[in-house]
Amino acid sequence: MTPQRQIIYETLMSMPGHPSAEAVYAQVKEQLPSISLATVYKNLHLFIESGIIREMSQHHGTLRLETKAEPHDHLVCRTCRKVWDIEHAGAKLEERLNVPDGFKAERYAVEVLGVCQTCQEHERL
Amino acid sequence: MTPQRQIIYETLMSMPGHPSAEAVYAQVKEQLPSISLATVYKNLHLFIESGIIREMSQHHGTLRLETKAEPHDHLVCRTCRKVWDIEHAGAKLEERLNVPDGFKAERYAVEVLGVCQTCQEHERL
DNA sequence: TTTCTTGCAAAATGTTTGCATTGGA
DNA sequence: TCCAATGCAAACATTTTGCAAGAAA
Repeated sequence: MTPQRQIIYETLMSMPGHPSAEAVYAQVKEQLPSISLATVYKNLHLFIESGIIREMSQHHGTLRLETKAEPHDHLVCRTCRKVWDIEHAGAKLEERLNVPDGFKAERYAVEVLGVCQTCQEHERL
Repeated sequence: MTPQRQIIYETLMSMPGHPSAEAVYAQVKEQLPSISLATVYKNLHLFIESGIIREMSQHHGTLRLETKAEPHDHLVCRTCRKVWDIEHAGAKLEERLNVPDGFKAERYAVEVLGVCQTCQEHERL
């Protein structure tokens, strides 16, 4: 546990919402002006691998398109990043949601994050 | 409607799952070897703007981190791309889901895609 | 010493832009 | 003719990598 790692961790955890790597870097730089962006990235990946934080978007890095028109839910494998469409849990779902006034909701989808069968088998090896 | 656009559209719609721009390009190139990647991107953006397809991930392009440990749902504005955490719709949600055998589900979150109040106000202008 | 981490710079990836050219309405 | 769309190449943004130097065990 280096001082850099410590500060990156504390800074990250103090940030509300869903910060980007660049945002963490900027914030850390205030305390540690000599920090490098590569170090921030390396540590963020460590934190993700260790499970103390997660990635909000499983597909940053590439544009992924959704061509299916009907509402449906998603199964996302956190290992291989593949996505499967599953039948929508249903319209009653929407009633349960705590959507605040002012937000114009248009689509709902449940994201189920986990590990697919293939990746589970590989993990065992 | 150019031949390129037509073929990009047809190819895209024939692709199962959640294709990337690169995948669409590769597929289109089989029919239209002279197609350029830029043309594919430009057309995909047109399709997205017109509403006939959607982006699966609102945050490709940047790593976004999730530091909150408790399960919660997300409000995502398709205009400004901001994300708000809302209280989780609840554990009963999980029972309703059509998760197939073999997939090891770990986390569930409802993504509510729409337009936030601020962006709605700007749209009106 | 040995190992792990840092910081820099270069490379890699994915996407966008500018612009000259082209092909239809 | 005219305008929008194409294809190329360069620019851009984000992330990753290789590596030499430094710090900790």
